[in-house]
Amino acid sequence: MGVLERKEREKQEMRELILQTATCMFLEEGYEKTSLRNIAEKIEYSPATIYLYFKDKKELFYAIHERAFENFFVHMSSAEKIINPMQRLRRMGELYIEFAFQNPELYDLMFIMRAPMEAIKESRAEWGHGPRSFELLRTTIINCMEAKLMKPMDIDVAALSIFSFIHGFTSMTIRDRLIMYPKESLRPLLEKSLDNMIDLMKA
Amino acid sequence: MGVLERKEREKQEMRELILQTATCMFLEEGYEKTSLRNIAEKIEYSPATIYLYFKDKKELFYAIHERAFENFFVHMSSAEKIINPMQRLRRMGELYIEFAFQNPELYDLMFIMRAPMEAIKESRAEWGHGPRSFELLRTTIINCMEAKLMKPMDIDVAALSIFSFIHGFTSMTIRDRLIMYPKESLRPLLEKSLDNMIDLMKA
DNA sequence: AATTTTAATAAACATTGTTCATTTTAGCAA
DNA sequence: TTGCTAAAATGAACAATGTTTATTAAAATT
Repeated sequence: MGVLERKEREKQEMRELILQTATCMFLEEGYEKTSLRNIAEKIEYSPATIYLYFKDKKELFYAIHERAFENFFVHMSSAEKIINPMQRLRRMGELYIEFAFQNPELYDLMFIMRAPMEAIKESRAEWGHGPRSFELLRTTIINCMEAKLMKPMDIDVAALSIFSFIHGFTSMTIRDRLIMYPKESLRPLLEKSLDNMIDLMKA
Repeated sequence: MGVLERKEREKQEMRELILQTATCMFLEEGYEKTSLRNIAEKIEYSPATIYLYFKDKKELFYAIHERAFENFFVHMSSAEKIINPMQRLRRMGELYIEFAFQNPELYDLMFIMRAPMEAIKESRAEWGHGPRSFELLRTTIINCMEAKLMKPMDIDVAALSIFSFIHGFTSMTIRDRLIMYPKESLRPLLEKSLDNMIDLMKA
């Protein structure tokens, strides 16, 4: 019964082709310009074919979102080997900033755009990826407190404060809301502010 | 020469009618559903007529954005009467949170959506409103430092830290990225986190 | 009353996401 | 090889979008 297996594999390969093509176009041209027609044209298939592999455009972009979060999680996990939780926290901030500034479009899709979250809502699925990465931060903060390296405070308050701060800065950079500062100064300013914030939280 | 004046006034009134109608529809139905055709239908004019008063859809929404910022600025300015700069800072945070949670769609347009900033870019104008409100925060922080109520640190770092933090939290709430927390818990959590952050910055 | 200037529109264009009836292709049995 | 079935792919259509342009209606001026 090798036929069914091959068919399944081919189905996956086709899905992958669509996904890769859509991702490329999204990174180069943005969400609006990545129309189903343009994707279909590039892979030399009819637009309707895409609907055999993805329910609609939102689900296609949820798939891209999902994959981006997997890479993000791996990226962030590389800090886990750092034993000192305070140093690990700082490193996680650095990794986060790195990811955001190197992949602004993906970051936008992951943390700002509506489309992928609406796809989740419509499919009644739950969003595992966001909370999973957030747990990395939360755990590190617990470790900091346990080691008495961080002032005692509510864990959710501490985690949300740091996360909100970095995301706020990053998203305003991506969405052009910090134009009162020169573009090149933003990342250094973010790093400096992160250092400052972590310092304030030190025991 | 009363004719020209009347014409000018009528022109303004028409502009205002479009603006008001668009604002209402935007608040009730969101950006996508507020199409130029739907606006035109509601005011009983042809879609093309709107183009006699606004260059395109982006400029129309920039006008809404602009007006929202004016209201926002007035709203925030009500804290200026508080003499103690640290108390004023806390009050400004409260006012900000109030505005964001009472007008999530307008907040989205002001601080998240791309359209209005692209309108500015295309018209080679500059964005006065964001920086103007930011100056309120910046000044208050300077006052805090001068009164030695706040730990000495770089002013831009301090201002951007607080602003980024509140915006990060708010925008993730609006764009459904904090679904690991119950919806009703988010605003209290934000207030608590803001208190905590300001406490950390106290001298 | 005739002319000029302004305002408004109808119709068209180029897109978009999405659906569905139809056709093509592939796999299998006689 | 020939027929049959099931799956895959498509062409054409639908409804909606933002936007432009040539044409018509209205108003103001002479």
